[in-house]
Amino acid sequence: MGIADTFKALGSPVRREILVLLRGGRLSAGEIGEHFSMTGATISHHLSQLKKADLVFEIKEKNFVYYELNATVFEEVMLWVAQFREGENDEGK
Amino acid sequence: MGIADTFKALGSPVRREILVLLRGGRLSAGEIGEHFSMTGATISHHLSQLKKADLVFEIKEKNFVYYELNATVFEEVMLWVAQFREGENDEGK
DNA sequence: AATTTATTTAGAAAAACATCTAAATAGAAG
DNA sequence: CTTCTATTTAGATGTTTTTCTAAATAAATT
Repeated sequence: MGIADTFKALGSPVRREILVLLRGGRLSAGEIGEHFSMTGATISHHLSQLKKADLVFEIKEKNFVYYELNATVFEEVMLWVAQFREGENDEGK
Repeated sequence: MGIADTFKALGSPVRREILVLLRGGRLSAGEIGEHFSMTGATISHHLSQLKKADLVFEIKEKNFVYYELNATVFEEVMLWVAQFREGENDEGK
């Protein structure tokens, strides 16, 4: 949790690509892994960081674990970034 | 350059704090360093990563080097993040 | 020209991270 | 209740990152 974990999670190209995959809807850990040439263990590790950052949540179903985007945290990131846009100042923070 | 460098740069709490400091206007490397308990060499290294990511630019003046926010790249980050917001889909990308 | 002030570069050490293999867990199916 | 499938956890290893100290550069001042 916290913007620090969020930005740390977003710092990895692999994790950003996982998020892009999830734009198309929920995927199981295995399905996500198919898109990368890494072991399932490594993917699992990346997923746990995305989860810790609240960028995704998981739903356990049968013996699968499905991952889904958590849209709400992206709003937080947007707000953080917005403070640096041209014409922004202290007001409204 | 590129979104990868940008997110990598934003992944560090120190570098994010530097950006926040620069919201108040340009600062020299030394002035930035005063806000942290790190050597000037370390700060210089962080500044060079922010520069590489185009999040800041530098202006050399006298024997000082001033750093300033580069607002344009934050727009790029906003766009990247926006694709994950609720109600976003492929259209418009 | 020598010295001081501001910053960067180089190189080294320590900490954090990514990735792997192997073992553990958990549920499904035989 | 054993075996198979999906995923995670643990521990090891290599790579990247952070940070430091010391040396280098560069402009300003004496």
